[in-house]
Amino acid sequence: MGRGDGKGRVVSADDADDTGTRILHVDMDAFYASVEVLDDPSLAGTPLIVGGIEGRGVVSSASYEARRYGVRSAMSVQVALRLCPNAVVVPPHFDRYAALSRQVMAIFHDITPLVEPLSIDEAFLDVSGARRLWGSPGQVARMLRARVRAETGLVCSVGVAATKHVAKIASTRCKPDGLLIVSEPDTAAFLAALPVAALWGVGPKAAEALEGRGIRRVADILASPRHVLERVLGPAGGERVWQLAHGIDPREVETERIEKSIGHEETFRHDIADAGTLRSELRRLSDRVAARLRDGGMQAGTVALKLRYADFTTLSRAATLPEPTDVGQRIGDVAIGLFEAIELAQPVRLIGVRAEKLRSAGGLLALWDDDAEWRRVDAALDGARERFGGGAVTRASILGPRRDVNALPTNPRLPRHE
DNA sequence: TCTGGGGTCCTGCTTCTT
DNA sequence: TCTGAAGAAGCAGGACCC
Repeated sequence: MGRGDGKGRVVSADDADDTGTRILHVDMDAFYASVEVLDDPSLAGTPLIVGGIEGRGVVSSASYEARRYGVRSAMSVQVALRLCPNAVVVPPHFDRYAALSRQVMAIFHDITPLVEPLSIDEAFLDVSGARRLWGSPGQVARMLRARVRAETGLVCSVGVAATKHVAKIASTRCKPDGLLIVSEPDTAAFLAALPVAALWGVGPKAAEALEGRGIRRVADILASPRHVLERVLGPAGGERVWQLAHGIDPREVETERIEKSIGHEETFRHDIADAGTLRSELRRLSDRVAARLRDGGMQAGTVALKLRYADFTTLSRAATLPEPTDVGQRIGDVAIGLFEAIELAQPVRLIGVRAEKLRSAGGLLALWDDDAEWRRVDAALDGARERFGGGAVTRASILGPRRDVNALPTNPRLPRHE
């Protein structure tokens, strides 16, 4: 498995056993901060914070020099500077990060087509088919780390395991600039020693609830009856945590991702009480959402409003549209209608608009009047029900946001209701 | 101490439909 | 036509992730 390096991280030896592994989780180290150093080498070695430089900004990324002072992502920049007064703060340059992200992802795709980007700076890779070309998963991981460093000047950490969940934990444990391989036979021992908060989906609240029942480590979960977990975390959360603690994670690396919502929100530099100003903001945000919908060839079935008061109380309101739309004026009308129905109790610090229940602009709805198209869809539907079993497969689950019924997904995501 | 912006998923409650 | 039950759908809020 791995051994401690004296700095709190765990890394694998060169001859580490990678039996039974096939998933890599690659995570760029302090990505935004590292890109800033790449572009301005004079920043190397200094405590660096990437984040909003004025007002209510938070830390998007911090160099490891800044982290030594307790600076963490999502912390307000003001607090971060109190912890580390000599830190250099730079505003984020998202276009630059996106460009380097594309470069890194291209390296991944050069190794395997089975790449699932999780965010701008991390991805899962399934390298089971790359063995003949590149070697075992451990060898692929070493080669990948070397290539990323040589071709971009950036450093990444890689977790190698039999499942996505364990690979993800492994990459976290070996940061920065590390490689940790958890072979299938070692997985149970690796998981058992971890704190419950290391499990995916266990955040501060869930961890506190579990610890309140004396469940502090994954080993404690293994010793707990499933109904106890379900009582603490709810049926879905309890089941998920039980499975993850037992090393069960059947999720495959998915190369195609279907967006479920598109939204924009804005926190104001100063809280706003004037309804007219807030309505103008809603118009502006709605136009941005609509533009993104049109770019993606999508329409919104539901419009949701988010509003946060000065004291951080957050409200949400949503309305289903009689007809889906990608028109900013229409989305804005609905958002403002939802806003007007709220009696403002305090000045507002944040307002946002989100388009939900997305569907293809030229897809599902355009087919309504076309019997021939529907017959093709229904033929595909019958086939899919045979392949996946049960009646939960629907026209919508087959079509999704796409029109091409011949391009049936091999593993359609089924909607919760229908 | 002060808490961004982009998302996903889950739960509990209410309303609608059959 | 009315009514109650059950399931589906809609909605609000919260936790979580990067």
